[in-house]
Amino acid sequence: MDADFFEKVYEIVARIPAGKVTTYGAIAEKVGLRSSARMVGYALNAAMYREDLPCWRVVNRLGELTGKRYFPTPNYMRERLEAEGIPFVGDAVDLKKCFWNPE
DNA sequence: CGGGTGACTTTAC
DNA sequence: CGTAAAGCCACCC
Repeated sequence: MDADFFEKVYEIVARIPAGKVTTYGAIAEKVGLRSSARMVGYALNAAMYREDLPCWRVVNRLGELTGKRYFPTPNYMRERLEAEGIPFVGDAVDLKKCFWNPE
């Protein structure tokens, strides 16, 4: 287990099923940084440039697309989520219905 | 080792 | 509703 923190994040994000989303906090907890969800976003930013990771399926604890400003277009993230059937409530996803708990 | 940075979270005003 | 600040910790230089 010499996987870097980043790699752990990639692995989890890659496992998010279509039509579901997860949160920074949940991933942070899963990799052992329970209190540093920041690192998840930090890693995700790099992840986006590395692989075809579905980083748009990762949102903050309220379901808001906080990372949309790092995408080519502000709509990119939302379009991908809606295309997968994820319900939106205002500018956020409905976590009650599509939250995926990392295993 | 230390400083800068950050796609978070919570509390406070 | 908004902004500010602090806590948090890995990565890079």
